[in-house]
Amino acid sequence: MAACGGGGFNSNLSVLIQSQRGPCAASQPLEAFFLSGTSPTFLGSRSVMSFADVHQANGSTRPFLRSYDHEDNGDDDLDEYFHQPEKKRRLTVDQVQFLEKSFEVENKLEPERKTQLAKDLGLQPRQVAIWFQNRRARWKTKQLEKDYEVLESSYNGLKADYDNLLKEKERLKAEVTLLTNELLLKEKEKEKGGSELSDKDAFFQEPPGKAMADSASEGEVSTVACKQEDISSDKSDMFDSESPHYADGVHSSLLEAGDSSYVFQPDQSDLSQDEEDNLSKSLLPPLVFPKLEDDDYSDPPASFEDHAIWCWSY
DNA sequence: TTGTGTTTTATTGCCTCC
DNA sequence: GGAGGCAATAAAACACAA
Repeated sequence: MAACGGGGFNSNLSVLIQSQRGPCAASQPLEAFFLSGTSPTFLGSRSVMSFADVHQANGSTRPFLRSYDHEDNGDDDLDEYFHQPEKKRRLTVDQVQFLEKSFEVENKLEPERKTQLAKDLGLQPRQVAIWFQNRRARWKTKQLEKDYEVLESSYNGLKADYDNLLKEKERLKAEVTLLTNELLLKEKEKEKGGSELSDKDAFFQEPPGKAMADSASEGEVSTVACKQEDISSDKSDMFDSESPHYADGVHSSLLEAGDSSYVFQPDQSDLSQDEEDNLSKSLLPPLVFPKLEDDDYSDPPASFEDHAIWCWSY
């Protein structure tokens, strides 16, 4: 098909022939030139020919005459219009509007509709088909841009959520460290104090397993919970329903989903083995922390898709 | 006016479907 | 195998700043 393609004047002449005799009907510019003298419709592109058709069909009304001022102001310009060398011409505003409306109805073109549109607009059916083809391509590009924007904003939202969770994690880590230190301090005081034990300290004096067993057997889990609250209430707002953390949809949804333990999971990688033992004996059993590895807090993936999957894995 | 970027029209080659 | 669709591309037409 290279013979009927290519650029420049010859190519346009070939197009001219094609419009009358089908694809690649003429390979010689001379033939086109010869044919151009046989019919007024060969003066100019297919659009020009169409304009001529419309002009003939509609008399002086010329509904689809292109609206450019310099082409619409007298016989001289009209003469020039018909006698200018072969050029690619744009469809008129009216023609484009008509095609746009048709495209809105259905962006695919059945043969009958193509023929009818071509007839209505005074264009070649092939021109109508090409216009729809190009229009579909433009629509697809626009659609891709829209899809990209939607995905981008969605990703940005998720990224913001992730950043908030990361901050929350750091805050909670610091809190756990603080509480652990407090606990160790009390243990040391208790060792020093010996017999001078307060009731509260007595709780920590007992073997953790026994304290828990006693509490559980007497239905006093709330005691443990209270202890936990005593410790945390003055240092943390993690159970405060009016806390800004709960205003965040992500946090509240996590808790509502019964996944609150995730939020309170201490990062045990920062603790010594002794500290871990202390925590597991005295605090962890009543709170039933799930065992999560530190790798569970790995950095988010770079791409939006991986990021979404990464978030869901929690 | 001119250079340059964008849009529109049209071609080409490949692919799929019937 | 022919028709039609699509992606890539060419080239004319157009818009616009300098």
